[in-house]
Amino acid sequence: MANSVVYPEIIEMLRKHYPQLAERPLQEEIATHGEIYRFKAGKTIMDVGSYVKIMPLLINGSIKVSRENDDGRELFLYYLRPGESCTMSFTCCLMHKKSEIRTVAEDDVTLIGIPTRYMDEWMTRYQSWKNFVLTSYDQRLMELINTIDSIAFQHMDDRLVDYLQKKAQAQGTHTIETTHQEIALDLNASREAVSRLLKQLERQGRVALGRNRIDLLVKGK
DNA sequence: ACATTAAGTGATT
DNA sequence: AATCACTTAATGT
Repeated sequence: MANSVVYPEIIEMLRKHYPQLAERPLQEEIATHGEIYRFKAGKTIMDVGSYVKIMPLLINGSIKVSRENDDGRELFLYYLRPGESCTMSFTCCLMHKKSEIRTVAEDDVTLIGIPTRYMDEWMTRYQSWKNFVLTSYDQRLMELINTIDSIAFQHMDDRLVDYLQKKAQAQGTHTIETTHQEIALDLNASREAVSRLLKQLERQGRVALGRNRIDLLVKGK
């Protein structure tokens, strides 16, 4: 690789988005072994069943993480934002397991890919790396627990609002461009249910609806 | 103008 | 809340 060229660029990215990885030698290792990847919006980064060979450090854009079960039904899990990494990849590559999840670029994405063989080596060598891995592991676990009980205990309308807010946040906008059908797929619900709930939200003045677009109007938590 | 795709609605289970 | 069977509305060709 033309690593001499991207080296300073990677160091700069790390400083900006991963200040907690402050150890200089670690930064240098990431810069020498890591590679910059770019994905266009909508591109599938990792699909179910594929082997994970790099661990991503997200720099720009957001990544949608979802789970797909055996009959091909999909369920949205969470968004990954810059400064975050995919926890599933830790375990997946450490254990050489196939990916259980699918990740898709929500918008244009830039990330640093780290070959998996360095991951556990760095765990013992660099304190800040270990912290980073454990911290993001913990964060993701919490996130998952939230998702689980939102499915178990929340009603569809709350899940919908939640979903819309996360999606808007992930894209840094109040206008979401998507169809009711896609939302339904993500939430594992029927299209009609989504349409009806959205209508309700519109009547409550919380969203404005258009073809292929939903505007979020309020924020109050 | 016509076909296609997204969204809205009521009835049924 | 899912599914069906339409209807209505927006968009593309």
